[in-house]
Amino acid sequence: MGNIREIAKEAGVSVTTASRVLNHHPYVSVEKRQAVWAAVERLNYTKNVNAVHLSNGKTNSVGVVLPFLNLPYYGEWLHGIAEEALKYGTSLQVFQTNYQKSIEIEALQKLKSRQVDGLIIASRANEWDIISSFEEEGHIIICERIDDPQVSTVYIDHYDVFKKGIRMLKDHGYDSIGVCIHRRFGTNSQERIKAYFTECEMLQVKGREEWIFTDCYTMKDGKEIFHKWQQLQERPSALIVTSDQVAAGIVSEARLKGIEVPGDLAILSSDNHPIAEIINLTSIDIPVRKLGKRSFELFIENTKGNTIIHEELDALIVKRGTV
Amino acid sequence: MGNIREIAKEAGVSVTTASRVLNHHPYVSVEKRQAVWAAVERLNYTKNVNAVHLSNGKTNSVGVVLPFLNLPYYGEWLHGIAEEALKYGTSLQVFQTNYQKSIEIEALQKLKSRQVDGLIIASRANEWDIISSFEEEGHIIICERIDDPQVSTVYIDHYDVFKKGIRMLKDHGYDSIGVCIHRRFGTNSQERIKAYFTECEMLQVKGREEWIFTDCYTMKDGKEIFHKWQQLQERPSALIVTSDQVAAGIVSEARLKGIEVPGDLAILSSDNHPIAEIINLTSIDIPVRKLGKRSFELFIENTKGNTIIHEELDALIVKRGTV
DNA sequence: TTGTATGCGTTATCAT
DNA sequence: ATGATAACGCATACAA
Repeated sequence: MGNIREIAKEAGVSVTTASRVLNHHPYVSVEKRQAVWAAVERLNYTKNVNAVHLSNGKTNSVGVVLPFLNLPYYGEWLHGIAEEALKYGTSLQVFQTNYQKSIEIEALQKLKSRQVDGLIIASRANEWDIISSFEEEGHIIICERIDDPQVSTVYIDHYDVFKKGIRMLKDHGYDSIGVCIHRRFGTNSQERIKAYFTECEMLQVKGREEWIFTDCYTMKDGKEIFHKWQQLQERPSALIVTSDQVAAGIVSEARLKGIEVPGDLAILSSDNHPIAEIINLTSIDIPVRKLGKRSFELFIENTKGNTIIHEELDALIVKRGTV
Repeated sequence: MGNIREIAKEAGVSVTTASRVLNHHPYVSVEKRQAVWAAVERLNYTKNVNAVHLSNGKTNSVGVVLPFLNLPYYGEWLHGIAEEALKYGTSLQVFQTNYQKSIEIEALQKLKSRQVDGLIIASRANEWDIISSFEEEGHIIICERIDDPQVSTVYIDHYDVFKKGIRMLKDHGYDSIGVCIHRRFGTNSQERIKAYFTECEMLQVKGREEWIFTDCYTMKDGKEIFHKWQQLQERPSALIVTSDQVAAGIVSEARLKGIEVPGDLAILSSDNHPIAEIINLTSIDIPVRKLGKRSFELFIENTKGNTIIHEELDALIVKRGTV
C-alpha cells in the first residue's frame, strides 16, 4: 500500500524524482536513487496501475475474443497469444462469447472505454460493420480474411484449403463428398461452402446441400453427425471435417458400428491437433498456435505506427490413415 | 471519446448530476436525466474505466492463474469461470504460468498493484508461503486443499479419489498398480502419491517408486509412457492416469502394439472429459467446470464480507471399458 | 433534487 | 539533476 507521495517523503525527495526512479529514468543521482528504492522496500510499495493507466491513457492489455474456451482449437490459439504477450508484458483479457452478439459487443465496449488497448478476435458473431464501427477506438486484429484497410488480419485461406482437400479426395477415388463445419455463416464457413460447391462442380464430384453438416464442435457432435450420415438416403463416401475432435467422434462411432474408415467412409479432418496423430487421422495442418502468435505480433505492429498488415498462413494436408 | 465534463456541459448540468445519471442513481429529475443521455448519445461517449478504477480503488476483474491454456482440463475450468464471471460483469485476466514461478509472481504483483481485485489459482508453482504473503493484497481463491484460514478453497479430495481407484482396481483383480501424474510436487500430486503408497500397502497391492510416471499432460506423453511401461522389468497390470488425454495416448498406442486393454493393461483414467466416453475409458469424473464455477462464486463471497469458505467437490468413478 | 470541491495515484510539463 | 504543479476522468462528501 501507500502511494508515491509517501515514498517521496520517506526518501526525502520530490514526487517527481520518486517517479523518475520508479520508471528507471536517467538523470537521478545515485544517492537519491538508492534512497527511493530503500523507501519502496521499507514501505512495501507497489505502483497502483490504475493510476498509471489513467495517466498514460492506456492499459498495456489486450482483449481476446473467442467463442469457446473449452475447445482445443481456441486453447491452442490462446496459448500462442499468451506466450507472445508474455514477452511484451502485455496482459490478456478473455472474452468468451458463445457466439452471442451482445457479449462480443461488451468486448468492443471495453475497447472503447479504454479498458484494453486492443482486441484480437478469433471468430466473430456480429456483422462486420458493427465491428468496424469500433475501428477508431483502438487496435483491432482479426483472424479471418476481411478486406478492410483499417484492421490487420491474419488468416488461413480456407477456400484454398477446401479446394485442395476436395482434389485430394477425388484423386483417391471418392466422388461424393460431404462437409462438417462449425457454422452456416461466418467468413470462414462461407469460404468453405463456396469452395465446396465450386470445386465439386469443377471436378465432377457430387456435393449436396444436405451433406453440409453444421454446429460441429465436439466429439459428441461427431458421434451425432455419424448417425445423421447413416440415416441419409444417399450417402457421401467422404467427409471433410473442420475439427479433429469432431472427426475423432465420427471415426470412433463409425468403427463401433462396423463402418470401415476409410473403406466405407473417408474422413479428411482439420487442425492436425495432437489427437489426429494418435488416432491416425488424415488432417489438414492448421498452424493454430502460430495464428495466435502472429495475431499478437500484428497488434504490437499496430500500436506503433498504425501499420496495417494482412497475412495469410499456409495449411498443408498431413496424410495418415483415414483417407 | 470526451469526458464527463463535456457531457455535463452539453447537457447543461453539473458533473455530479451527469455522474449520477450515468450510474443510475436516484434523485435526478426526468428532464436532466434525459438531457444527459441525449448528450451521451450525441457525443458518442463512454466512461473511461481506468478513471473509474482509480476512483473506486478496484477494477471489477479477477486474475486467473493456470499452467497451460492448451490442455482441455484448464479450458473447461476457465469455461466454468467465464460463464459465472459473465453474470457479474467481472472481466477475466489470464495468467498462463507454464509452472514458472516468476510468471506466477507477476500475477501476484498485479493483485498487489490493484490491477485485479482477486486471483483464482488452479495450480501453483510457488511455495505456499510465497502465495500467502500476498493474502492481504486482495482476494485469493485456490483450487487445492490448503489449510489456511485466510483463503477460500475449492478442491477435489485426491487422496480419497486415489484410494477409491486403487480399491476398485484391486476388486477387479489387479494386484500391481502404477500411476501417471502431472508433477512430482504440488499439493494434488503429493496427496495422490501418499494415497498410492498407503493404500497399496493396506490392500496388499504392489506399488513401486519406479511405477510413478510424472510430466504426463498430453496424448503424446501417454504414448511415451506406454513405451516406458513396456520397457519395465516388472510391469504393473494397471495404471491410474490423471488425465483422459494421457490415457487416450496410452490406450491407442497399446492397442497399436498389440497389447490388450484391459486384458494386459488396465487403465483407470481421470477427468471424464468427453473423450473418455468416446474412447470408452473408465474414468474418474472430476467436475472441472463446476470447480471453475464455484471458485468464482467463492471469489464473489469473499469480496463481500471476507467470508472464507473451504469446499470439497465429489468425484465418482464412471465404469467403462478399460478396467 | 442539484452543485461545488476534493481526492484517487501517477505521469508530464515546465521551471530552475 | 531536481522539484512544483497541472493534468488524467471519475465518484462522492458535503453543502445548499
